Amino acid sequence: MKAISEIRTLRHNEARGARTREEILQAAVHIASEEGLEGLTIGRLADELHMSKSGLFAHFGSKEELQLAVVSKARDIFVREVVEPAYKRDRGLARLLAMIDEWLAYVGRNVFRGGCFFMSSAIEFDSRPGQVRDLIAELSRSWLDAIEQEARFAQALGQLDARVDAAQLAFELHALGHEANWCYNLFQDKRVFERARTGVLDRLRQGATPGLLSLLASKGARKKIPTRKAKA
Amino acid sequence: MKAISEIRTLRHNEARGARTREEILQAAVHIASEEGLEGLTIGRLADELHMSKSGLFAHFGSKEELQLAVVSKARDIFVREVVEPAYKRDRGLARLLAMIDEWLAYVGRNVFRGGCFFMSSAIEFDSRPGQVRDLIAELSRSWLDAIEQEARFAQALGQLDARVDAAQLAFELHALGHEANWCYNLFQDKRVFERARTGVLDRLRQGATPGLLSLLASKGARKKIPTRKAKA
DNA sequence: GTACAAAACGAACGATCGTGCTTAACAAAG
DNA sequence: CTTTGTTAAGCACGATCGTTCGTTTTGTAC
Repeated sequence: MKAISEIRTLRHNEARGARTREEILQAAVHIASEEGLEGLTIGRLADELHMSKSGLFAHFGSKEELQLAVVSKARDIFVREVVEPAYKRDRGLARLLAMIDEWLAYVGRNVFRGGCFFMSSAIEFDSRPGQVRDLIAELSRSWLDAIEQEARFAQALGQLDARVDAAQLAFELHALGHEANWCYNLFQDKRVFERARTGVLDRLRQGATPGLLSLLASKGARKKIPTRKAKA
Repeated sequence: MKAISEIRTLRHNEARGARTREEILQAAVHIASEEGLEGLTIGRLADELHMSKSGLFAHFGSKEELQLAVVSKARDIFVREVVEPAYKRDRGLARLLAMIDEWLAYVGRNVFRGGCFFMSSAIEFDSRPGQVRDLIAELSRSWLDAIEQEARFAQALGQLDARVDAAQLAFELHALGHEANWCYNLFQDKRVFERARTGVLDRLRQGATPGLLSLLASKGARKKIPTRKAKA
């Protein structure tokens, strides 16, 4: 079953370690999204996985390394659940809208038990200097930048008025996503996703060039630029 | 100096207790805004105030009671720093704008070391059932409601188009405030306040009735509806 | 000055934190 | 089979967590 190259590169049973490491991170990411990265405790994590503290600890060497690994794992999940689906769409306005739509959908289907991982952990670590904070800030920044870049691309394609401030637009779209996440998790009210989407379409409609306005028709937007449905 | 009624109601030295309780909460609120309400530790708090753990603990009886007291204290600060200044303005559009402006100013002058107390603590406790969560949710809701009510009042005054969805507007204004707080604390970039304010004026301008548009002129808004300046 | 209640303290509890160090179980290579 | 290197467990450490208890200090009222 194994490729020859795999046999050569895998020595002894280091594959087993990689597998349990993945299992640990899988559980850790969900605990961290509920209890926070600092509230994520090695003992609690070990219990949940029926492992010993020391055995689990050995995979990371320190709590900070564990936290960094958890943040990286969360990024992978975010990429898989939000970025990749959105990046299947054509560049420009369609992809820009899909990015926010997929983001909202990912919040709504509770990919992380405690809401969008990066919003929570950013707030938890924003006044806690260190590598963890730096990594979170970098990833958050790159998501915000990606939104802005896609807006610029839409401008280059002539789908969005060139006079629109792309950074300002990205800020506002990002704000709507964040607010939806915040309200949803605090009030358990799914209607906030409609609110956020209304705001998003409003912002885009404001800046869209005349020819593209039809893509953003208030009722039809979901049909004409269909969004990927969450798997139940 | 003391009123007679005060002498009768104060027995022994329970006034001293109230004073130290205030000092405790004053320090606690700032620690909590940085480290979180769960990261706020009784031992750490006692050290900071040069008190014994047990002496401090006796004021509250449990950590949860301490947390509830801290949240109440934070509400008092929020009311003093944001609500009261805004409520000095005339009702309607002026007060609505002032509410957001004062909110942004309070974030910008770091009233709490770790950013807006309620945004952080809401995220920390949103998946942690209990009285603390309930109190935070109630207070957060009432701020959001206050924004919405003021928008409705502006509509009743004819300052805001009656066709505007007040709840939607409140959601979007609230989103801009939250986003500014989030970005400012994560990236330490003061420009986000300009961004947020631009968005706010945009939203209001969209819904303002023709006669009121002059109040929201892009450059002059600060002059015509002056905002309270932060004390350096 | 004496009485007395509130406030603050010091020491200790069991639990849990992150982290080492020393083994046992295990899988692949010879 | 034995050898060898990796993975996980066992046990213990010092520190700190929230909490309890009995004692001492403090301030006011008589």
